[in-house]
Amino acid sequence: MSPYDPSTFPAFAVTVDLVVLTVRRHALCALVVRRGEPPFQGRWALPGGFVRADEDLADAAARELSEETGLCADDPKAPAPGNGAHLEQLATYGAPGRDPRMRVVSVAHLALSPDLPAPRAGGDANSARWAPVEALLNQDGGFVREDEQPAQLAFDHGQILADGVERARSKIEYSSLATAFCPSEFTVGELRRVYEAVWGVALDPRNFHRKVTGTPGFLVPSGGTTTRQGGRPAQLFRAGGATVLNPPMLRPEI
Amino acid sequence: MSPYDPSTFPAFAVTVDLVVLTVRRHALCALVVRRGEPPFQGRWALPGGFVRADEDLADAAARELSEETGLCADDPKAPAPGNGAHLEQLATYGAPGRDPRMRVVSVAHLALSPDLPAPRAGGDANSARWAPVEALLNQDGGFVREDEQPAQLAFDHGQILADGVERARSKIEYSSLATAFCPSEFTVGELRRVYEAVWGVALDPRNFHRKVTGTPGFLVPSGGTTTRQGGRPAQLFRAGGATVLNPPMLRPEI
DNA sequence: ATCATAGTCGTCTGCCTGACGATAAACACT
DNA sequence: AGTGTTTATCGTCAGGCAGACGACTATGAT
Repeated sequence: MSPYDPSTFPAFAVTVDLVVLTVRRHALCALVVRRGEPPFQGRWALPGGFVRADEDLADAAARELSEETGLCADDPKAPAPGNGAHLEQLATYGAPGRDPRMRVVSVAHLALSPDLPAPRAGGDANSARWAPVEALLNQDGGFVREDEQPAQLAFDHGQILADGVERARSKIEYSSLATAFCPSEFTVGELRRVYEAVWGVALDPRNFHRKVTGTPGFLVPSGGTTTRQGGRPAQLFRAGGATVLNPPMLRPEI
Repeated sequence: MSPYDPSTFPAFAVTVDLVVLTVRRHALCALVVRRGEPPFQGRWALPGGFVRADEDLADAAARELSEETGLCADDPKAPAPGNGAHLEQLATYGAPGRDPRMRVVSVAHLALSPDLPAPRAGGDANSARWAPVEALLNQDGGFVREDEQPAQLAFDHGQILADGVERARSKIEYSSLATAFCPSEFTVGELRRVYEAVWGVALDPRNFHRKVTGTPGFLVPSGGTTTRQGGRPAQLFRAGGATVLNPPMLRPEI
């Protein structure tokens, strides 16, 4: 390494960008904010911001998440998910031209949250909304049948979103992370609809029920209370202490 | 985002650090270099260096890998491993105090290579060597029975190494990445010894043979030639086109 | 009362894995 | 040449798990 002299290394701006995912109305949705300034003014982008001078990367991501959504990030070291959203580092993007203004390295983070929070614009964003990831990712020539098509995301945020979605899709296979999309108490059917929305497939309710209730530590009955979402009342569960699923939940082919 | 003004955001140094792993003499080993300057002068550290002003992160990692080992990194977009080493982004470390000189954000990368290359000190390192990861990671009060104990790694490189090793251990479960530790032609037994060294377990040769030869696209017979490593001659294989193993190779419990 | 909806318990079959036995083909001895 | 050692490779068998699907239960809607 070179001797210490600030003029011997190039200066970078470091930001955190957030892929905040939730499941609403049977669809996997991402939080996007409208840019109020150039470049990409008026375009949708992932929420994010600069890392402060004496701030850790995870702290910056948790702060941005709180500013944009009001969500409180879980302690990453906690074994079981608490009341806050799951937050983990995703990947880092630093191509020289990714921000036309200057050299910016962005440490992207992935956040998973239950549906509850209404998107509220905070701090440095004009407006915020949940958009189905399918509409956000199918921007390469495909048509969009939403009333308001979200257009292509600013910067390289389309790639970052794609990587975050793929991370979520693969991680719910072998971890109990899908419970991060559910409220603190939920039914097996609600958990199944999370898997179906994230993977975009239909799962057999009977086999799914056998799998999740048979995996030790995945679900614990919450008092045995019931609720309704349509038919027969269902048992309520909380997320158990297990974090890894072994054997994993198998994603159907194709 | 704030309006563009370089004085409105803190300046960071951005580096790449490399976790270069190989398998030698039945042990998983990592490349470490001795630091020639403070801080941590004389201590072992992971190879790495500053990202240049107009250089992509992956390019910087490939450049550092080439400078330190002479290895050529594979194109990450290539489906099958070529002659070079496998290189992928691992994680980013940016705690405020991790480098006492200044605010440094390090984008760690993971490289896997066959045993062949002799470590050669390049560029900005006094000396380099392969060290068993077990000795490097068991520095928390544990004793080391090597002739020359590698002492604790500089900076937070112990954590980075641990994360890289864990990534490699889990990724060979569900991908064909273990072939990156082998030369272009190898036997089933050599591949099995890779798994055994990375996981630190013993595997049944018969079940392993059935598994790897039965997974489509994992291995392709290379002319059917044979070689010897001890007993009966073994068939030679190359890595097939498959990148994901489905169903995965199961790591034995405990 | 009947239907629709959703939840929950079983059954059966096929595939995969772990735990072996057995054979084959080299080398190192004597 | 014969014996032992080492490694590779083929088979067999039982247990576990997943996919496909039938059956029954408990609620609300008509």
